[in-house]
Parts: sequence; structure tokens; C-alpha cells
Amino acid sequence: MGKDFPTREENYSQWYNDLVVKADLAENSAVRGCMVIKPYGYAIWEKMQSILDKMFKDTGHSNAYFPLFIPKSFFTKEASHVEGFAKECAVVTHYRLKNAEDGSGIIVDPEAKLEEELIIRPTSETIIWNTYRGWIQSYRDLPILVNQWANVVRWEMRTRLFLRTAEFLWQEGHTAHGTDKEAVEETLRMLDVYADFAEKTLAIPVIKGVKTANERFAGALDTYCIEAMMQDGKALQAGTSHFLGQNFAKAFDVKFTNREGRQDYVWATSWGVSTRLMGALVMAHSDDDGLVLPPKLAPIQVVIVPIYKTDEQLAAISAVADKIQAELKAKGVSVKYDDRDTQKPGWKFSEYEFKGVPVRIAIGPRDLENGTVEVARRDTKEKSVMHITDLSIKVEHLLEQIQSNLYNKALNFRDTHTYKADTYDEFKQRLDEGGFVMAHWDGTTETELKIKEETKATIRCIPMNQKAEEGKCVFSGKPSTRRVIFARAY
RNA sequence: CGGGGUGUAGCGUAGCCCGGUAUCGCGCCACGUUCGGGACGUGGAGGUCGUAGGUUCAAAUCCUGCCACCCCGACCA
Repeated sequence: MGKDFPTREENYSQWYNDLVVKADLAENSAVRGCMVIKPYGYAIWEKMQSILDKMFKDTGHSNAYFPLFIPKSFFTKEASHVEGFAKECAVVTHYRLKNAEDGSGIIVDPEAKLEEELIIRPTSETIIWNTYRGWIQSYRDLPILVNQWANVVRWEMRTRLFLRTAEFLWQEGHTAHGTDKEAVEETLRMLDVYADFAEKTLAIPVIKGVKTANERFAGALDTYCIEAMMQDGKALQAGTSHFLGQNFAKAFDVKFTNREGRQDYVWATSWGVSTRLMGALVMAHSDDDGLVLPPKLAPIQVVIVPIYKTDEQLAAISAVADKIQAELKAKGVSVKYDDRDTQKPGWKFSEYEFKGVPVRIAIGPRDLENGTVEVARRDTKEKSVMHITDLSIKVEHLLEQIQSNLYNKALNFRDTHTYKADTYDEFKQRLDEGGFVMAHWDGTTETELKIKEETKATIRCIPMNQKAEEGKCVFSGKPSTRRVIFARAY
């Protein structure tokens, strides 16, 4: 493991893929485009889930669950929504198999055709808004703040582990409100939750912004997003929050009586992040020696490796290791003491390094004599000898340092790969180098599409919290009032 | 779905042009020596050569169909 592993320089895309497979995060399954998430990878996803879930609940949301199947007629009620997803839907048409009469095996029973086809959800707005119709009569029933953790299916042409798979896991929040103001506030609140999660937990800096009309979610009035930069300079959309206006309420006839006694359509939002965040995590921090995990998401935060020749030595080392382990666990640190005698220390060092364990503690006979341990951190590869007095406090601080170091490193990378471009030549050159290019844009979809066609770059977002600036569109030369972010994206 | 390529042990491969006992490395198993950065030696196990058919005394190798996967385009969290 770890041998014959390409560097990022050699082949970034293969580096990513090999890393995901060799670090035991996930592998391709027998089903085209669908992955198996392995225990180590799933443990990271579970940590993401539990942290996000708490953030959702702290902002007033509750979890619920809606069906995997959506009747075709529901799906087609919101015109732009269908148009956006139609090309990638898996459809259930039959409900029974039978033995072929010629004995050739099991076939779909043609007698068992469904009256109405069922779409396997690519997202749940339609089934949920059809349900909400029955839940909402009065302003007293609002808001509805619901989230669901689920799997969805989008029949993608080309897939990549975590970044784009035909089936993926995600959460989708679907909220209903009495006013547009309240719905917009909710949309922005959840965008902040995502940004906060990305920066504090994933240690990935993100840019909050709004999508252009062309990049907007099918059925939304506005799509807000957080955009992150990967180590090859490409952009990755890490989360989206949509203001859906009254589109779905109108499509599913969800009305309520407001305080003034008048009927009105309900205002909606939806927001989601997916297992794609796993891909972002890998691509943002890892290096040519394997995975690098931020401590807040590492399934194992500290690994203890004994170095010994005899059983007596192992026993003495284990006594020290057990004490250290107990102290760390008392502080909520997840520790693994790897005293397997089937692998050698050097092998274990490489193994845990490859799997991104933030801190490694090695204890050998020398340490026993001196009352020390060797502490190695994964992010910088630095090793130091520490006295075991107050070791758990030192390690706790070290984990915090690693978490913030990863964030700062990623932030520095993004800043040094973000450029302003004022001419089209400069613009194209910067894109080829990789990174975000801040440029003026005339605001038309036409220009956006032409730039995409010529450069493969898209407008990642129109950043929020950015001051207005007069300028000329980098493509058309027409006047513009602010810069937007262009990049090639995943 | 267009254009190109590849299927040989768990993984990576040689052999194919020019038909005749299937190669090597990693991994795996056993034993011994090792153990502070992926140890070494000796022995061993593991194969319907993607699949179905054809040509032939004989097919991994030649021919045809099918299937799967990879790369390049259009689509995307």
C-alpha cells in the first residue's frame, strides 16, 4: 500500500482515484457508476453527518423520511424541474419477475407493467411538496423545517468515486414559509451553516455566492452555493441552498390562509450537501504520501504504535500505552493502540500515514527508559520526542493546531491561485494555469456560454460580500459593475 | 450516444504480429531469522486466458458475434 502511487504532479486525476481506493474509502461496485463506500470511508461520512445533523437541529430543523419512488406525474408538474433532471432519471416500469417460458432464465414479467412509472428520486422536491399540501392550511402551520438523509440517483454518463456517482448519499432540507422574506432568510442561513461546516470541520475555505441564471437549480429562483478550490486549481461546488419562490407550491397547489385571512401560495427553500464532500476532503488536503484528514473528521485521531522485540518489552510498553490511551479517551480523543504482532512498526507507520491519521505516537524501549514518546504529525511530517507528563493535553493542542494548519494551508493555496484578469488573453492564460479568475462579466447568459465553449470555464458564482467595481466585460467589453469568479470545475 | 483502446491468479502484467507445457512482480499461506520508517531466506497454494461460436490435429494467440471496463466529446451535487 502506498507503493506505486502516482504523485499529484504526475497525474492528479489518477492520484485521486488511487488514493480513494487504496486508503480504503470506497471502490467501484459491480453496478455501473455506483460505488461501495468502505468502512473507513463511511466512518468519515458518519462524522460529517453527525456534525451537520446537529447544526441542522440547532437551527430548528427536524429529520423525516420520504419515498425513494416518485410517480412520473408528480415529477412533471414543475416544468423547469423536469427539464433539468429528465435526462438522468432511472425509471421503474415493472413490479415482478418470472421464469422465461423457454427456460432461458428470469425475465421481467410483461404482465406486471406499472400503471404509472415510478422515478427513482434524483431529488425530492416533488414528492415532498405533494406531501406538504396536506400539512399546510394556515400560517399557523408554518414554517415547516424538515431535513432528510437519503440516497438519490442521477444517471450520470461519466462517474468518479465520490465526485460523481450514479447513486449518492446526501441530505436535503425542504422548508416551507409564509413569506418570501422568511424563505430567503432560511436560504441564506443554511448557506452560512454549510460555509461554517466547510471551514471549521472540513478545514476547506469556501466562497459564498449566488449562481448565474444558467447554473441555477432546476426550479429555483436563486441558487446560492459554496465554492471550494482543489489542489489542481479546479473548483468544486461543495453545497447549495436554493430559494424556490412559490414555484413548487404553485405546481402542487400548496396554499395557506395568512394572518389577513387571504389565501397565498407557500414559499419554499431546499438545500443539500452530498458524499461529494468526501471527494472535496480528499482533494483539498491530501498529499503524495496519502490521505491527510482534519482531526475533526478523522475516524482515528491518534494511533499508538509499540516498538519491541520481546514479550516483556511489549508488556511494559502496553502498560504505558494503556495509560496514555485512557487519558486521551477521557478527553474525547479517538485513539487506536495497534499492538498487532503480525505487522512491523515501519509497515504500521506507512499504513497510518497513508490513511491520514493526524497524530502517531510511537513507544519503544528507549522511551521507556526516558519517560518519553515519539509524536509525529501527519500534516507536516514533523516528529518530536515528548515527555509523557501532560501528554494528553499536548496531544489535544496538537490536534487543534493540525486542524487550523490544514485550513490555513488550503486558504493560502486558494489565495495564491486566485487572480484578477482584465483582458481575455490574460483570462485564458490564468485559466490554463489553474485557479479562480475574478473577471468582469456583462451579465448575459450568451457571454457566459461563449466563454464556457471557448475555455471550458464556468461562472462558479457571483460572490457575496464583495464590493462593487466598475469595469468592462472581459469577453464582450460591455460595462459591468462587479467581478465574478470563473474556473474550470468538477 | 459518436471516436479510440483494453480484457490473462486478489492486484499489476509478459506472451498474441509468427497457433504447440501460461511469464514475472506484488499480495497470500507455512517455517526460521528479524522488528526505532513499508525486512530477508526457504518452501507452498492460487488460472473455465471476459464470453459464445467458428477455423485447426492443436487457440490466450487467427476469424465473427456479444458483454464489460478505460480514455476523449455532449450532460452533471
